[in-house]
Amino acid sequence: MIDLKLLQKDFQGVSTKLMRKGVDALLIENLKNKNEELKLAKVEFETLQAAQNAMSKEFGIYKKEGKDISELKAKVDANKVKIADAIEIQRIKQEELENIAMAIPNMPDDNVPDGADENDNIEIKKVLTPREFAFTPKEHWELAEQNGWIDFERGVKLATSRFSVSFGMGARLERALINFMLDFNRSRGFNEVSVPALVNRAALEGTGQLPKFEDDLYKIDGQELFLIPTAEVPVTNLYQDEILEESQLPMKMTAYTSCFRKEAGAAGRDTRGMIRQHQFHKVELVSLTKPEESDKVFDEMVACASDLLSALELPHRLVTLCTGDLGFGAAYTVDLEVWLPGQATYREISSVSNTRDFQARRAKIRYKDGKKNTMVHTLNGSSLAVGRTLVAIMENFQNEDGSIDIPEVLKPYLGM
RNA sequence: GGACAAGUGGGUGAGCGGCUGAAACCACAUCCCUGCUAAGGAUGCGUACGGGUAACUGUACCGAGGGUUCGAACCCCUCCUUGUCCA
Repeated sequence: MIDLKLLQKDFQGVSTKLMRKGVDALLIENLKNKNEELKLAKVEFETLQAAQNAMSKEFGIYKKEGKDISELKAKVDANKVKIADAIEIQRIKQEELENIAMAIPNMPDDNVPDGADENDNIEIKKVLTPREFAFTPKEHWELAEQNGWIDFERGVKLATSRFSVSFGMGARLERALINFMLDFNRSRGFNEVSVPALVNRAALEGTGQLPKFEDDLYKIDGQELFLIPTAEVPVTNLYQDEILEESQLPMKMTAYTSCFRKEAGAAGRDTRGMIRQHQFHKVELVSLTKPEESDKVFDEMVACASDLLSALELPHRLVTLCTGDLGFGAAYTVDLEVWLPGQATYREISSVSNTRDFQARRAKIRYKDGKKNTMVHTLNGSSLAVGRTLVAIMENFQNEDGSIDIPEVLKPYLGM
């Protein structure tokens, strides 16, 4: 959630930033007004309540001294009616404010480039040069089927479209990748955690998936539980509503989970292969930091993901997302895109974001900054999406006869 | 699945429906005392939101949500969690 105090203090500055992300100026104006109205409603209620409390106290004294209480009781009863009204007004204002505030995205950092969509993202650098093929490289689904690694039809049979099944070396490679990534992240100081794949509404509100993006989540019928779309949700919310000690920061964590997404807005995109699946494996990085440390930790996370790709000998590039492509909660995002020779293009394989205190404010994650409590900064990034990594390995390590070599670093994980 | 019990501040743990935002102890912080290895004393020590330059002050919070009452940590209801016993 955006900082309402900051909005009051620097309305111009905040709205300028939000408008860069396409938020309607009227909505921001509305939010400011609602916030002021809520404050007035609160003062009204608190004044009445203070009078009520004072009278109640008197009541006790009257009774003890045996005085007549009928007059006082009449006053108190009359005040009670007013309080009930004031509470109702306050409740409505609060609800209206939240409805607006929770749906407003984070402010982009000043150095985020303006732009409409991914075409306006700016490349930072390329890492490793794509190899030259003496033949026409195949796309991954062809290779996957030819080698018997992935079965797309049976996934559909078991569930529905956008599900697949891995067999043999395909399945083993997935497992090897997961272990390799977790070990690699641990060597970079990320503590491994294992978390639930189902979370409640509060967790999803904390990280910003709710209330706005419910359509993209799988919900358990009859319960307020959702399948996680990314480990970012459970891991970030681990410390929801807590006040951390300064010595605990920065807290760097890594987790492997399955992720589940309805891909509601992606009809027709990437329908072939395993680029866009309803269920996929991902190893995630999440950090909680002091505000002044978050940029440094951000760089560490980007480096961690990039070095992982380099260790797997996968050519990739880093791009800065423009305002139009930036996610709901992110203030700054760097995507890592891996080279896919079959499509002759770079495709997203990891995304590292700094949400500043946007999620922390929603999830109430604070730390003791000397005497006072300060919101932490939360950061998240895919270590790498496992399925897409497998795709990248297939396409980059393919031979003319369709066989696929194994990256050196994975061999120990496969008993080779 | 059934029966019972409990959920209070960083921890342990009191708490008659009003004088309890909450005793006491521990931990912690600052100060004082002491020169000898560890102890004594003083004070302070929750969170959120609001008002005030500030000292300070208002409201809410004793698992969560409702209810009774002028007034609830304390009474009633529902739920959640934990523990013990039974199956």
